[in-house]
Amino acid sequence: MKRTRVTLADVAAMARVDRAVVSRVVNKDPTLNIRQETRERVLAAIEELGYRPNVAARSLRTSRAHMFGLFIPDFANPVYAEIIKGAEAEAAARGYVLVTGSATGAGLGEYMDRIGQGRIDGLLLAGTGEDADLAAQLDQAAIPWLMLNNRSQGVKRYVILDDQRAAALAVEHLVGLGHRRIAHLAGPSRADTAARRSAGYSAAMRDAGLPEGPITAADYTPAGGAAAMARLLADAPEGERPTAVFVANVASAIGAMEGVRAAGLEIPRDVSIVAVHDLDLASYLNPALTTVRMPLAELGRRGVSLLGGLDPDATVAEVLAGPIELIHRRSTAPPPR
Amino acid sequence: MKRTRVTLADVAAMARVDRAVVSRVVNKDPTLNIRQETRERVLAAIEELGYRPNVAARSLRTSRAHMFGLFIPDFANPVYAEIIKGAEAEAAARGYVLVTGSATGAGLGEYMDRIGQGRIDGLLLAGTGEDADLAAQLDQAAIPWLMLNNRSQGVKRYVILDDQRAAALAVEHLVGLGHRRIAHLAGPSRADTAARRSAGYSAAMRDAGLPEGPITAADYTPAGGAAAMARLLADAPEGERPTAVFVANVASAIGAMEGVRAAGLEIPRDVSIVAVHDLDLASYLNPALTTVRMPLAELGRRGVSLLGGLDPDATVAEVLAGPIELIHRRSTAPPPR
DNA sequence: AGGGTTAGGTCAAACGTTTGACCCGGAAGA
DNA sequence: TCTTCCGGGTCAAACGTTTGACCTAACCCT
Repeated sequence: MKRTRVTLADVAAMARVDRAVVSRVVNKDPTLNIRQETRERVLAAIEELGYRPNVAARSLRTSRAHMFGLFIPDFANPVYAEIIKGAEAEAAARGYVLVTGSATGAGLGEYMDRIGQGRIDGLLLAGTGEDADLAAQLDQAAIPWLMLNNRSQGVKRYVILDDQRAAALAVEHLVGLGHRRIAHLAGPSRADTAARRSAGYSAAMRDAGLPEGPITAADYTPAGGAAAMARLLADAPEGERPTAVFVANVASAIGAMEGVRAAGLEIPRDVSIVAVHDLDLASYLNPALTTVRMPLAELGRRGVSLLGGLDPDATVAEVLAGPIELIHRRSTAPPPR
Repeated sequence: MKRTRVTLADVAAMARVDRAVVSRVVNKDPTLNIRQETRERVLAAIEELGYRPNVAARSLRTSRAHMFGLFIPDFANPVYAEIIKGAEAEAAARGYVLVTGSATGAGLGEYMDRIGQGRIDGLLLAGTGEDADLAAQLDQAAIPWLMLNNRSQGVKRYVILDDQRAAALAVEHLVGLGHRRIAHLAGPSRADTAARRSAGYSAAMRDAGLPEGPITAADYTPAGGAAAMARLLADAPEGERPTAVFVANVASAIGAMEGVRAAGLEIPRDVSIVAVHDLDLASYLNPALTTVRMPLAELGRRGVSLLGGLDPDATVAEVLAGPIELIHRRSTAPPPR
């Protein structure tokens, strides 16, 4: 029943070597010359005492915390769950711990205060960080950071997905089914993803030779989606109601589906719906939702991996290449005649 | 453009005092006697230099990391999102950082290795940790821990919700609507919550003078729920099909609803469904799902708060009192005649 | 005048690692 | 025989805070 922390010194004493040797053994220092027998004595002592390096001391000395931060707007949004998973896996593979914080209740500023100095080696900002002078603050603390799936004006340190192509894929799917009046339920106007998806929508409509249908914005929540869909349907002149809607985000889409039903219409008979981001959940909705799957986990992974070898001053502007795929389910069908 | 880290010594030099003074000012040491004017000089220097305490050095000295860990099975399960929110808020209020890790891809053991020693001051285990000797391992590292909504055999260090009452509430709701054949779609057999909810179901059925309907187990995922519901309906003899199902978890319930539809039945006309745990999402399902709301965020909050002042050897066995409430939506209705 | 108290600080030893510099004995090369 | 080199380690100075102990001048009390 050991209660007192075991330190390098304890291990060194037991193995009858210097602390330095133990340290180098633990860290697998390649410059270390050591007899096999000695190494085994050290390893045995470590095992016997149950030694684990003290992270604080190590960080203090090396000024690396072996920890990355990830800041997201809200844990309840399952889209971020995917990103977290990818980021966590990559961090683990590199021997790092990932600490995920959310904006719920406190801003990034307050969060950074709690994080303090020297606790994390890099910060990933997912879908958040409109704050422009935040960048300055992070730069001053000399901590590398990277925006995920989001760009701030003037800030060149991000990796994003090809939202335009995703939007195009969705629109082309609808066009292929025969739809001509395709509306767009966009994301919140400050969100960069919303802008990119809207741009993709516009381009695809133009390519198809179709006029842009009505466009409404909503935040990325079911409630927002429901309200926006209600507006969209109410505003459409009789006989010109869109036969399909491209929704910028799956969370909105869940609400949007309810909006359609509330208007007394049926999916996909009267209105087809397709949304960006695939979730497990999508196949269990009623009807199952057609989506565009984006490599979200890959985004998290790539973010961590870039952060790993990032110069605090480096510029990163990457569009992550990765499979973007339309998952056809029941919520899209040919338009009514 | 400062690049070099600002330390106590820099602040002390600028304010022309000893580092000790700065330290005590930063930490608001009440035993410190200091002239108002000096204090202001120190604060000004801190502000001017943008000083932030180095967490590693501080932890090393005080052996407190000001960080709590929370370990969950999976970020994708929105039930945990609620718990995380509560825990994070409480941690923030106490000036702590919360680091949340998931079991996806790596077990708790590997996670603890990455965490190392001295990085966290306490660990919350939510819905995970069947591992009995894990407790021993944590105890040896002298780090306080607590199970959330989960009990391991023989382990007396947990806070749980009143799942029995939640189950009873659900069953009573169904009975009140006139149902007599009420089935139970339980959780996975190793999960403690599953056992508690099943017990609640049994007790409530007994109290109502009803025979227990068929019972099937499923894990807490939509896919599992769908499969289990299919079994449940297929196994029921003609004419004795249950008219209502109490589902142990909302994630399973989402799949279960699909299972009902797949069998060619309609909710709630043919089968009523009620599940434990409320989510935003529930009101947007089709039909909207009747649920029992549990104080999940409160559970997270309470967990952190207990962890805060916990003796590593203390025993904790608490059933969190908090509002448990039936949210009646469209998925439950009187049985067919 | 001498002792005690207080306000307002200063001093320095930890905390547990890491890491460049150094050391020593023996073998090999000149 | 002398130098060099190498294997196999040892030494000790940081890293940035915290905190108990200590110091000094000024003031008060008797």
